Amino acid sequence: MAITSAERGREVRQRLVRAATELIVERGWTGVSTRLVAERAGVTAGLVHYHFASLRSLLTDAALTAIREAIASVEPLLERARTPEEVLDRLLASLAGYTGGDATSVLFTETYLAATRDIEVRRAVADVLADFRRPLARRLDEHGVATPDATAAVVAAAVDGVMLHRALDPSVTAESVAPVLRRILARDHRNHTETTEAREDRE
Amino acid sequence: MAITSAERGREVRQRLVRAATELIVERGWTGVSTRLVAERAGVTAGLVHYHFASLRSLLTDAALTAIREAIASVEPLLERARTPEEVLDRLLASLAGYTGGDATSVLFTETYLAATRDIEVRRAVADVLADFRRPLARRLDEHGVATPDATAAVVAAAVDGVMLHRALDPSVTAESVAPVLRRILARDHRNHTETTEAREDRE
DNA sequence: CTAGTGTTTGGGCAACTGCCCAAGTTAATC
DNA sequence: GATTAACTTGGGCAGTTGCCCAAACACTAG
Repeated sequence: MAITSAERGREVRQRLVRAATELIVERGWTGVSTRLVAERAGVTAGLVHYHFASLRSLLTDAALTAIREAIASVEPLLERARTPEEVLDRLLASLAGYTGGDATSVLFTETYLAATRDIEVRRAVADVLADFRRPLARRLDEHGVATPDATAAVVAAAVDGVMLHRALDPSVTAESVAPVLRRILARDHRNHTETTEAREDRE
Repeated sequence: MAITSAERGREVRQRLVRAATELIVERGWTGVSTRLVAERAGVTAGLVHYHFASLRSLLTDAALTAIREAIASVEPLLERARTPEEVLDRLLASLAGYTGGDATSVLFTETYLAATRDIEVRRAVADVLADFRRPLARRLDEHGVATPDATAAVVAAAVDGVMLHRALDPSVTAESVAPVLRRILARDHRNHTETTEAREDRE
């Protein structure tokens, strides 16, 4: 009966990951220490190195888990959108909760920066980002948006940039930004390069 | 003759600031220590607290000095641009040297994140950012770009976002991004409602 | 019961942290 | 020369850092 030690161990591991995520946001990637994480998780400091090979691997695990979760929670919303505009609106709407100084925004940025200094993190983040952009680009292409790959890249970058700037200036809201970003999705009706020639989208 | 001690002191102070700037980029804001900065600057550790009240004030001073310099070096270029498109092109061109993983890009992002946790830094960065956006918005307004303030905010945010993403994906180049971001500058000939239908742009 | 497996504890090590300070240097002023 | 002010040194303090490990614990299988 009761819980096995293995189960309790798994739970402790989760608590460590969650605590690490919180602390990355609060103190910054390099400001997190093993003892801090252990205290937040309510366990003794020695346990950190039982469940994780190093502090670095704990932080990497925690950050990427959180990022994948955040993206996974947005993706189904995007799937249900019909037009690229709707995709963007939903993306920005889901961003409305992210004030820039919130946990998710800061975690993303912290992880991007960590990626600058850690090849392993960089590879993992690049993968996640590519997975996010791929379906977005496909959708843009289907609806005749010019240069869909570059546009998807800019949309992703702009959303992250807005997230960043909101921390410094709360007047940068989703409402004020949305109509501007929508212009990015302009169809091109003449030839411009080799892009798919966008009919329209009534459906 | 020779140099006075005051002059040498000023030079040491500068070396400390420069060393701090480099180390923020290399190790992250919270990863910089007094002894590290002193070693990089080629002085003894005790000197840090002679020239600066605290490590925090050294980092703040260093980061904001570097940011103001970076922006100041771009602004004259923008002044000479005639159309908003030209402004954007020049902005992106100057960004070409910033590969995302370069010193300037990382320093900007590190400082944004530090601003998240330090009110003093936040205030200073917000000021610098506002100073950058103000003339940009005015220029956009003069050329009939819709919602100039919001557009300037998005342009600034997007540029920073692109800078961030380039660190993870070098294929996000200024060339691929420029034509997409240009769409943001679409003129609006009617009153603004929803999607701009992009008349044309003969200028 | 014993053995075995997985988890947890608490203490320890050597290195590092921000900050301080008495004593020293140097050049300008009297 | 003596005094002054600015700058510099090197050592020290108390606290923190990542990581390690012997011992204790909990629970299962034989």
